[in-house]
Amino acid sequence: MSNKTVKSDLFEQFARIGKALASGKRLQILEFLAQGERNVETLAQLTGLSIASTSQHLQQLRQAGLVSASKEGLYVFYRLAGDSIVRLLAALHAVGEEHLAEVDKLVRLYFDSKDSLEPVPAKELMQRVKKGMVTVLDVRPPEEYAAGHIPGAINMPVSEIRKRLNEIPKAQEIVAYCRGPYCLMAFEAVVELRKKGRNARRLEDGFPEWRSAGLPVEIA
Amino acid sequence: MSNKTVKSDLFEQFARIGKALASGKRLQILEFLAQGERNVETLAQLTGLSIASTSQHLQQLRQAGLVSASKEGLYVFYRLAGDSIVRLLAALHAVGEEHLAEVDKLVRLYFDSKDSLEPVPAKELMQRVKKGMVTVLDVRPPEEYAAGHIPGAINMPVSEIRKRLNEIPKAQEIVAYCRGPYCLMAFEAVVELRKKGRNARRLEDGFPEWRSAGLPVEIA
DNA sequence: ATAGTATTCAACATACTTATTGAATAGTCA
DNA sequence: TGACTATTCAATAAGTATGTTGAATACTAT
Repeated sequence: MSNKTVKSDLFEQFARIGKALASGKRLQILEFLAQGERNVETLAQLTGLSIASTSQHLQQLRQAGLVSASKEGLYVFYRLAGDSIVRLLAALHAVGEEHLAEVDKLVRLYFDSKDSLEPVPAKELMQRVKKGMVTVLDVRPPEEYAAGHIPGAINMPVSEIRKRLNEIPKAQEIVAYCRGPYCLMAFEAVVELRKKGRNARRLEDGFPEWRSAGLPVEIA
Repeated sequence: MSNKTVKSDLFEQFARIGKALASGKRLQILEFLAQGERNVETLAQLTGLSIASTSQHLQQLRQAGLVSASKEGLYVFYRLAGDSIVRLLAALHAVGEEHLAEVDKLVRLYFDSKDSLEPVPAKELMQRVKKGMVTVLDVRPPEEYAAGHIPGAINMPVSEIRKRLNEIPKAQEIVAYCRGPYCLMAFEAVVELRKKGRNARRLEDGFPEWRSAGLPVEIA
């Protein structure tokens, strides 16, 4: 095999991953899987696709090495295949927000009120946590919470907010955070909480940035 | 517009970037652009595509915000639209090498000899640089070299190796590096140099890792 | 075993992608 | 200005992706 052919093949293999990222529905699926593992039916409901269609998308994602699956009881649970996937998605978001004017417009529409675009800076949050003025919500999956989180934060993935709303004090402002400035989960949490009449904002950056800024971390 | 629709649209916008990454040819183009700016004809030759086809791919990449263009003299020069693109490509490579068995096989085929898979660790390079036992080659674009490089390294993008071979001492071993473990340019340089009968290897990691390990950096 | 169910497979229609060729454009340089 | 040329546009043919429906698997749990 000539070098040239091998090289093209190599790029074709990388393109398989690109192809997996080339559909809005699949990106939605990946975003939901970033919040925790899910079975096919749940994903179908969340994305509004038929079950068969969802299954096909999941096959593609699996062939591209982005998700892995395992059967537990009746259900096949899918999850992201590794941390590098999260990094890839973050890089995609970063590029999108930086370069696509459309994305910027949509983000503004989706998270429309002005203050959601004025997120809480880490320093401000730090001060208000000390004074007990704020409830901090960690909306990442439990495993990531367990590996380290902002002191006093309550772990509550977006999917659980509805049922566990009573665990959050009503009087105080809520600040939600997740993996970083390009992680959408904190945005969704804020939207959800506001629907319920709560006063919620999001942390400007996510936990990785908090940690690397040398701010205190609790490990549970 | 309902939130659900806006959200789907948002993912569709991100998917535009995914689509741009969904073709091996476009990834090749991006890889060449990572080495420096190029005009359409050059890219057509490098990828083996027709000029019109190359132009169309470039339009797609431009619409996805991955490349930008400017006219200089007779030619339109294309380049990557920002550093975030390099990070995205690196993330893609990382996922590929981690999860696609195919990629691993191809990498082994392409860089087939055993020692190219045993790259030089940073510490080893450091010691040998001090003793003057090795020629270090920085194969990144000149701008990145100017912003900081390994002390004593010669800047020589892959495309220039052929003409500038005489600048590299024949007796010594050569160690090439670029942006990181998933940057292909150093691999290509090694292949090129070996074709010419030189004794070449690549640095295990790239410059960002060298810098963040606190090793000495020269700024030109 | 057997009934039941989550998931996958198969087949189809529709809609997008890719690469090619040849024509159109726009801008340079003499 | 006017010839020249790099690039883009348009049209086409072949190939690939998507989402639907309904049938086939495979595995659970009584």
